[in-house]
Amino acid sequence: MVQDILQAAAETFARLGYARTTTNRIAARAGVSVGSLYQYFPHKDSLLMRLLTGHHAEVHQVIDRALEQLADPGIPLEKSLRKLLTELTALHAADPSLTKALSAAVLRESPAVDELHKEQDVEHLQRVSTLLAERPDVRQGDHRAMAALLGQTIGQLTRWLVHDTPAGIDHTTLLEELVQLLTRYLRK
Amino acid sequence: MVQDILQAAAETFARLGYARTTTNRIAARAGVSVGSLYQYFPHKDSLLMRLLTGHHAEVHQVIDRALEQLADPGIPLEKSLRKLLTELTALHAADPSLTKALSAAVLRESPAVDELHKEQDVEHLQRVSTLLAERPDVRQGDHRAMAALLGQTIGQLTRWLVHDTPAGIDHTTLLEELVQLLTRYLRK
Amino acid sequence: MVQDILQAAAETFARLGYARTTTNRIAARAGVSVGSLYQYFPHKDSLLMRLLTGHHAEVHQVIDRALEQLADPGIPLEKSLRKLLTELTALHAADPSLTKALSAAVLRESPAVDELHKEQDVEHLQRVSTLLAERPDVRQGDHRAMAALLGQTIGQLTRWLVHDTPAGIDHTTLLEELVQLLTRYLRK
Amino acid sequence: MVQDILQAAAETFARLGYARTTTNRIAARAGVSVGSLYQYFPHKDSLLMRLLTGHHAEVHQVIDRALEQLADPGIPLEKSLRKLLTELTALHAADPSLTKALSAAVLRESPAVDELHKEQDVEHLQRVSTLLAERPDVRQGDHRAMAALLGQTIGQLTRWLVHDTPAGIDHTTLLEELVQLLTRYLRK
DNA sequence: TATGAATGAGCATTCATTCAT
DNA sequence: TATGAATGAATGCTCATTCAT
Repeated sequence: MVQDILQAAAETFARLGYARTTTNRIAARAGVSVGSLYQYFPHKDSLLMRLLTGHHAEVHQVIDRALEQLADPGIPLEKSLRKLLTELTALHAADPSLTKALSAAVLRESPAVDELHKEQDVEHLQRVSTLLAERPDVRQGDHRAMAALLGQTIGQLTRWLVHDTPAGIDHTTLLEELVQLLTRYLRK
Repeated sequence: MVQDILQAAAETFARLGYARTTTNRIAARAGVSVGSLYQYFPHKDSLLMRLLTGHHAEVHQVIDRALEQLADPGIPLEKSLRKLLTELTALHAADPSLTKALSAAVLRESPAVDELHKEQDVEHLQRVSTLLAERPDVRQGDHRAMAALLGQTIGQLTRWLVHDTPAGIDHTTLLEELVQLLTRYLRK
Repeated sequence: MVQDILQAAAETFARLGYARTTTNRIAARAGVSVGSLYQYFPHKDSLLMRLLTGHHAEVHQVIDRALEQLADPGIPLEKSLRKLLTELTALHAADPSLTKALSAAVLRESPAVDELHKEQDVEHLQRVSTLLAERPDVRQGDHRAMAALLGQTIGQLTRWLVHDTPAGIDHTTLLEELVQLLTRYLRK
Repeated sequence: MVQDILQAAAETFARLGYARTTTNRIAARAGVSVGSLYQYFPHKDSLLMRLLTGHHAEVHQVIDRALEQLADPGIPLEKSLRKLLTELTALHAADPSLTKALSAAVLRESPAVDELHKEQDVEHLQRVSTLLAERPDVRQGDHRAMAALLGQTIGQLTRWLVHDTPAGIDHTTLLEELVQLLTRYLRK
């Protein structure tokens, strides 16, 4: 039942945005009563947080694997980045309503969700920063800044790629361009 | 008074998001009565639209100037991009609550504002695309895709730069990194 | 200016009803500012009352003339009644929006207007009652009750005749039927 | 609960008129919360419509029975009319606030309720018209006009009889006078 | 454990009325 | 005297949340 509710929540948040989504509507779509929804989720907000937590876990798994690969200087930068981006967009595309629901637009409507990111992001920043410093084919510079920019670019443009691509532009082309953007940015 | 109201609206939207902002609160912060607010703005929505329209005009002015410069092959790509990004971030920084209020997060909560962008963006895409094709120092490729990616990157990362920069990273450094990201992406 | 305002008020009350009519709208239609309206009329209500008072004066003039005629046993009952009804409907038809505005529907929405009628009606009741008793061609009975019923019938059906006549029924015929209704009711 | 709400609505509409009645007040008087009111009635308007529909059904039952009796020439006109009027006033008197709430004054304030009447009335008009034509003791004439006048008189004066009877006049006397009014109008 | 009727604080919006100019 | 911008109390309606069954 928890899964049904979460799925219904994701779909409805994605379609209507957080504010216009009512808990009654979510419950109805999930085929349960509001009462049951509140048995498992204390707030409307908690639905979003649970969705987010789950998604984060998946994303971080993908990223962690990518970071391992990036740590190996034998594997070309471009190849690792392409793999990361491919897996990330695949993840988003797998459950579009979920990722749409978790888009910045929806998230920022809900209070206190913002913080969740920060911690993990700070840790990541450090790891990526060191990693860049250690790769011989990555150019010199303020690696913390580079890591931060890298992270943002990947996060934001990946979402854009899956959800808001302008009409008439090929998806694969765009993905490849994104690979180029990042590779050219990092390499010497 | 209209200006007071708009300023109050921007600040409140920025702080609480569209949904949690009430028209009464805006009026109170502006030091006027709700009635007065409704004398000048027919809907809560219209406040956002007015804010958006004004901001859009400024942004487009900056962009148009940048595009002119980019059309001149005598001026180095890097220099033009740096100027564009500097001006754009300056614009955002000039009235932070305004730009925060107009962040995607806030905008997407309000119906029917989304569309406003689309038209102009399509036109821009075409212009930038041609421009890239004509610059000798820009590499070959699907210029439409490149233009689209370029636009998104500038838009999203500029906002991030001004509003969500992680603690401990120098602003100017980050701006320069962004210049590098774009220049390296475009040039041969 | 007072006349313009009253005319505008009558038209608007007639069209929208009392509740949906705003003082601003009345002022606009009269081509003056709300401020001016409030210079001459202390309340929204007072517009209705002034309209009512004026109309009442006219109605009572007609009725008083009719009562004089009715007091003369030489003039046939039917003739007097026909004259009264003709003049009354003419009065209503002369300024339809005025009488529509003063229809029970509109009046009862406004507080404290109801009372105005009562006094005069009580006086009338007495006069008509005596009059009926003195006419030889009027049948015996509780003349007060008859007078009351007579007054109501005339008042309500006259308004109906002018404003809500069902489609496909001739006006003149209906007026004549009303004459019959009353004549047959009163005469021996 | 629906019944409590309807009763409270009737009483409040009757006392204050439609416009000055608030849904919160109705809910309070019914001893429920506004939310509950809106669970069963989508609009303020729907309360009036539900009240009206129910009342209409009762009235039409009474009228239909009366029309059956009127169709039988063996039963004296006067007797049938007296029965109809007695039952009709009894109906109104049974729940005075209901009928007061449904008086023209209240109804016309609410949009879109007016139309409900019209249809049925047109049908009735036809039935009564034929009926009058077929009764040997009814005088000749434009029977459609007579039926229309008859209907109006009964409707309006019945309401008046129950709700606005002037002080000092006996109810029963007035009812009997009304019977006379109608009988004398119709018969040869 | 599941239900869904009931709750009521809260919101966008209107409009009679005032008052500085 | 005329204006109309400003006021703010009041209204219809929504929706997150509770709790008796």
